[in-house]
Amino acid sequence: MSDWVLHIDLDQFLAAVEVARRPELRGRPVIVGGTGDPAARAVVATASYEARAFGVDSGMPLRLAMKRCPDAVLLPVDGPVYQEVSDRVMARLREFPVVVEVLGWDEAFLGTDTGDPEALAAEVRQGIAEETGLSCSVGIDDNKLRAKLATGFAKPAGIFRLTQENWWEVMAERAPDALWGIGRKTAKKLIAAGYPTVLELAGADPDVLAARFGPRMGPWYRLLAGGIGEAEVSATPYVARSHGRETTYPQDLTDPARITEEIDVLAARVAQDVADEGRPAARVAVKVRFAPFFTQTHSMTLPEPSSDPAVLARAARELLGRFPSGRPVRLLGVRAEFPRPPDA
DNA sequence: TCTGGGGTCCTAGGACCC
DNA sequence: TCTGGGGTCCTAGGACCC
Repeated sequence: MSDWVLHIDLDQFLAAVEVARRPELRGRPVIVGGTGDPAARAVVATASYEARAFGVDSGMPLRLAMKRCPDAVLLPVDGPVYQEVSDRVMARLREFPVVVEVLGWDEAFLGTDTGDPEALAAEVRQGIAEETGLSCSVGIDDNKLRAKLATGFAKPAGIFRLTQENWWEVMAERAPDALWGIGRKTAKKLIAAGYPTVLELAGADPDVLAARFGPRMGPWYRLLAGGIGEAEVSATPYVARSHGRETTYPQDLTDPARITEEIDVLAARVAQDVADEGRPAARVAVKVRFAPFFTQTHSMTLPEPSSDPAVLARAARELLGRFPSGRPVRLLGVRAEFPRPPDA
């Protein structure tokens, strides 16, 4: 177990990568999302700070974002480029005396035994800047929850320590969705249940929470509110539990033959992902989002795990047949799940 | 707010078995 | 079969995260 956990988060990552390769964009509002078509059914992946000043933020529909900030430069998501930059960042992090746990393109936890975490954080910021020209923020604590939350207070381009010492001072009066793992829906329910703040949630009766929010989630919310979280930073390579592909169509699909065709396309892509994974799939799931925005899924366990594209395609088609027909389809998805590993 | 795509984990109900 | 108690698997849906 490390003495300290550092959480590293690259500032406005996608937008920053785009600005780095097109310096003339510096200082301008930049929005990265979708295919770059402002009219498409897509959302903002990352907005630069200049665009955020107009009220644009991640997850916002592109059309609304462009309405709020008509002068923004809109760029398509270029995954392979971000992955390559991310790989360089993570490789640079591994040169420090730390354990690196990658969380996504633009985030990582570092476990370290340093005596001066702020000094290490500053070195990390400098190392990433030298390697990639990118800015990051760093959160510090002895567990992952508080380190992750600390980064939010460090942004942009800063360092913040959120520990047992200042937890209540910083967090006590905030709404429950200030916590990592509680979103808007749950926060609303918690507030309605009489826990409007982190402080009050921390003092809740775990049995009452379990009865209302489930045997695991309920008590866990209380722990979150107390700032209690996992402290182990692990470099163990990630093993996928599933692979899926889904597409939202520019126009709703109504022709049944076309829908079947698209399911075949998705199933073939998933089959390729399964083949690349080198492990057979145990379950197949199909997702259909009907217009205007109503989602259903059907899934089945295969008679035996399989990597055979024909088996996966047949399962996907069979599952498709379980959905009601005749309604316009906005999205189709196919997912393959790998067998659960036996309990350790 | 006309709302992506890639994932993870939890919950609850029913089937099935002893 | 006016019928219990557990355990496990399957399935659908929901919430959350990046």
